[in-house]
Amino acid sequence: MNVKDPVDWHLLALLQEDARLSFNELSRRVNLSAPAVAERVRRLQESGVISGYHAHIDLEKAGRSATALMTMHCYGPTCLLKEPAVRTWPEVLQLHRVSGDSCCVLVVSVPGMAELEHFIDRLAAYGRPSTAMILSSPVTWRAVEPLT
Amino acid sequence: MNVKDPVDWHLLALLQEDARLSFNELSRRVNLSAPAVAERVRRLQESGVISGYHAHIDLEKAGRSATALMTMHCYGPTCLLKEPAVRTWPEVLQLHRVSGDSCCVLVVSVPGMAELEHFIDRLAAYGRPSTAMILSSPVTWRAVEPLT
DNA sequence: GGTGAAATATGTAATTG
DNA sequence: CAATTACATATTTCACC
Repeated sequence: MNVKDPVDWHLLALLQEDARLSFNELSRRVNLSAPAVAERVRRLQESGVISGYHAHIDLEKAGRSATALMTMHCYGPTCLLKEPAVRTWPEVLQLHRVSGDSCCVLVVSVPGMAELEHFIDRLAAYGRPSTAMILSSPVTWRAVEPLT
Repeated sequence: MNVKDPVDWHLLALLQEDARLSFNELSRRVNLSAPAVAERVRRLQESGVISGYHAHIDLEKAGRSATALMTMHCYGPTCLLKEPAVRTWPEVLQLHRVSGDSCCVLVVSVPGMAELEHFIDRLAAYGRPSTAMILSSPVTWRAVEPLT
């Protein structure tokens, strides 16, 4: 399998919690030598279990005061999912294609309501957007762990 | 402000892209000395602009084959947002309180449909859950950058 | 913000259980 | 064959300009 044993899961937990831990520090916490840890982490990266290491930014403090969940009901021929440029739009923090009534859901973050209004206009070219403001996020992110 | 100048934004871009870059490497890329970079990054952390550094995990490869967007319509007195334990449920990767018709939206990740069914039953104690499967995610995460 | 020296951390190769 | 030890290189962290 991709994640071999409990030590791998322990390393994944530690790196999800703090991606900047040194191999030395990791080695102390899992009771292995640094080279052994480096080798395990290298394998977890190669196999794609670890897809990357990212600093997370506080949206408010970075000047993004309005964040919204936007659900698209697309008109087939102009579907937003057929627009490759979406991936490059800096306002789009997430884009998920979903089953059911709607086409896809976006997490969009902008400085304020004026910019959100402009963004809604931009989406309207692809279909009918429906916006729900995110008021607060009790969980913005959670570490993936083995489920009992 | 929290982010002082273009060099801070450059550092944020680099650390969002790869949180494990050394101060030395960062210093080379922004043309500053390593101690100057370490000091700037320390300030960005202290002020809360950088909220953390996290390894991202591929859900499929970690044994989570079913991920869903669940929208809750809660019955007031038993609202899910009043349940502090939600934050500890390992299936809940995100939880957002939203404006509009519904109460909150969860991103939930489980090994398969059987576990999703059980999770829906768990949520039903708080209100009426509505589930949309995530079929694919063209954007799972995006770096925050200054908007023009 | 830069420099330089001491303390840590990393990468690699040879070696062991 | 994955983990350890040993050692050369690179990075971090001070004190000070």
